Amino acid sequence: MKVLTKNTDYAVRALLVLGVHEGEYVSARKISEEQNIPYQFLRRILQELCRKGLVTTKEGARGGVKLDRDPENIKVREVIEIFQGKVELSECMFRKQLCSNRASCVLRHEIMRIEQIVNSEFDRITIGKLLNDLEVLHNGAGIAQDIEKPLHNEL
Amino acid sequence: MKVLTKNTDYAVRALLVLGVHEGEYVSARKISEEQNIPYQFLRRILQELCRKGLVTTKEGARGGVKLDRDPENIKVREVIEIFQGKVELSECMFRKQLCSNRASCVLRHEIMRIEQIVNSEFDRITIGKLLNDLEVLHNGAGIAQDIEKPLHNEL
DNA sequence: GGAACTGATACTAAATTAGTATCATTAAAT
DNA sequence: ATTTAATGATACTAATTTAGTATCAGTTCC
Repeated sequence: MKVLTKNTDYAVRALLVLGVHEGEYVSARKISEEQNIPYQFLRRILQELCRKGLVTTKEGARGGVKLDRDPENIKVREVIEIFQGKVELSECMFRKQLCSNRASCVLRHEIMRIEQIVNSEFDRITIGKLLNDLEVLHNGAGIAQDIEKPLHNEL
Repeated sequence: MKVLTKNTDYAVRALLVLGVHEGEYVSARKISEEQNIPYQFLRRILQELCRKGLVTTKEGARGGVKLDRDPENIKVREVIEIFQGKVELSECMFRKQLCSNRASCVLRHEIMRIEQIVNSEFDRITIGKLLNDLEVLHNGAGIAQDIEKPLHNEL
């Protein structure tokens, strides 16, 4: 059972690249090469992120894609919902009649509980938080910060 | 995003029916009708549950399927894994090279954390627990238990 | 004008999911 | 012994989702 699709995976990774280069326009080509994401596939993902207002784009040479929101404010849950819809462990119980039988009912009750846990966890993970994790990875957790590296130029 | 498939849903519901009639053989036909599960689909599910040792079967007239384990000991997680494989929120990171890039790495770290939460939750839900929930539904939670009903004859 | 971009959209292939169908075998009831 | 009610095994189909490819038009910078 695989829950997160490539769409979501690639989208988050693209957003991380954009977060590292915050304020600059980065081309789909560059992100594609850096992250090994199929170019045309990534293009469509970025267009969708643009329509949803997470990023802005600039056409033409030297154009590209730029973050349009505070990374701290972009929840992974939102990205998942853009590409995969709401996280529902079981089928949407509201489209069908509620509790058509007791067996489904008790099962669904438990499942919805887990669903809420998952959703609140995906709410807690933001692009900003992941960027921070990346920095810790770079610097080594808890290690003195005086190592000079051009931190924000690569993932 | 839908996580639990019909296979799993039907399997759990079938196990609940068997739990209610513990000790007896119940035919696929009966379960199918009671739970509105497509007959042939259910047949295949029950055969799989038999192969995995959760139930035993008896061929011929008056035959059917019977629980072969203590309901308290059948975790929903086990059922999920039979029909959908292990719960993995992202692609199996062990088949591919580990942390091929840092962006996937930090994301996967978080995802695996959530994965563990989900797994432990699905471990906590057993068929026995669900059967208990069913009884509470029947009796009304917290209500005096002196209402006489043939509790174990229907879901 | 040409190179480097995005916008929009159509197309394909593979995998998964849900469901159907068939035939053989077993066992109880009559 | 025959009929009936059940499982065993397995093949097939259809719809949907997922992943990826391809094309052409328009925009901007040099």
